[in-house]
Amino acid sequence: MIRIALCDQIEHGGLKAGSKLPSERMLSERFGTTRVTLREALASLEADGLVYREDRRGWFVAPQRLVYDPTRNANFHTMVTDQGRSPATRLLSASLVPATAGVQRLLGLQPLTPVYRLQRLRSVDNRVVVYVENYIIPEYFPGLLEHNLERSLSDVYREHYSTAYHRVRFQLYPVGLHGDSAHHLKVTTGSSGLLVTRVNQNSEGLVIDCDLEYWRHDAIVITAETG
Amino acid sequence: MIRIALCDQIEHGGLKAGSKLPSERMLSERFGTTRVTLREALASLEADGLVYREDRRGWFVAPQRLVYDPTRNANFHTMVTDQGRSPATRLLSASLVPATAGVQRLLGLQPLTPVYRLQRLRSVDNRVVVYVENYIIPEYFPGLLEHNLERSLSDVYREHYSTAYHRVRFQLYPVGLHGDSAHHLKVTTGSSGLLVTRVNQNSEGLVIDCDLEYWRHDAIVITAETG
DNA sequence: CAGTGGTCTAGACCACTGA
DNA sequence: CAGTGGTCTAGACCACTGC
Repeated sequence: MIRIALCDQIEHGGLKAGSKLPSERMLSERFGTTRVTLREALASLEADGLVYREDRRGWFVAPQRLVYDPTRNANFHTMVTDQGRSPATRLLSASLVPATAGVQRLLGLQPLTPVYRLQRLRSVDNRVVVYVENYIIPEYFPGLLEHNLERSLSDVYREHYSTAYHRVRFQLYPVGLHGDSAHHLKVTTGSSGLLVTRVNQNSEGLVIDCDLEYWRHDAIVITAETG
Repeated sequence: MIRIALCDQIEHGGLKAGSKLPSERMLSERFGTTRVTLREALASLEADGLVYREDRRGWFVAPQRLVYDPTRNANFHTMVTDQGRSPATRLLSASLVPATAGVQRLLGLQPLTPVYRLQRLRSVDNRVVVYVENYIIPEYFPGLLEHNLERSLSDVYREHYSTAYHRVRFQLYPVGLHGDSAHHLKVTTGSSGLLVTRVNQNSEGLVIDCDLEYWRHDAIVITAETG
């Protein structure tokens, strides 16, 4: 397997996290193999989270995973900063739309109830790691769209609505990334990711919002604790 | 993309969960493409969890995911049965060995402390879904290896030691499967899986065991709830 | 515009599975 | 033992990236 040699080069070859590998044609020549074979080896390392790809831009050495506890009253910016790294949030869209069937079910709403929908993109050290769709019940957050939404939502909730997450239910599983999520994460359509769905309640046990988080599969390690 | 056509055939083509697809050569001919291309399409569907592979045995339509809550005082057999499916556990090995560095750290032990080590393989409806390594502190479970270990450990703990899991810490992330885990799960080395690590405490808050669970990436959806 | 990655063709050999 | 999947060769074209 070419895998081994390539792996060795990456781990001990002085390549640093985030640095770009030589082109596929160059690598395949250097390893005395073809592009197809080389790409299979890279795909295997990609599954391990040792290297990653940006669609049509090439291969890079993967940085360390972020530690993420979805049960903590998560604040993305705090979480990332606490781990000595640099967070960023970009708002892609924000609007009031009728809830889709799936969102309805998650939030426990009647059909076609309007909800705020945010599409956001979050980065760590300038690498996009997650594409998030938030669905928020407007009743609890009138005028939400007026505020700066490129921060952590929990900050907005606290400052403007004196509301905090209290109880969290989440679910996650590996998925193939397609469409919006693949596009925004700059990955090839069909590559693997992790879908984390969270449903959040306020201190009175009422569901106030939910979010669908499409993570790069190599960007996080999930932790949680209970008893 | 061939992906689409193939996907459609699987979803609406009357293929049932668990049924085997025709051979790659047959499919590639039927779709008017080559094996390499067809395999790429299948790999993409595999990432979505729509089809799966058994190493050197062919492609199959994937069954539904199992719902798994690692924070519940998990009993594999109960969990699977409750979801109307059929569980099985196979014991691969059971012995007393010195703790490795990683296990030491998880269990909070001194170097080279002996621990029970179990290797087990668990199936749902006759499909192997997870390869588990259990590491157990012998002090709390003298003579453990004498008992039937092809059940849920929590049953053994309860019946023979009046002990139950109380508090659980877990962590999970996508990994590439290699070596033992790939072999036992019958997947090609390098294919993607989900590594779930649990550290369990008894009612006094003492760590009593931990386990490394290598799941098929398409076999589960993880859930948890807290506040 | 040069070079890149994404996708695809048309073959081949080998080790293993299952009858 | 026939057929299969795993792996590999040696090319090709296209759309996009980044200069």
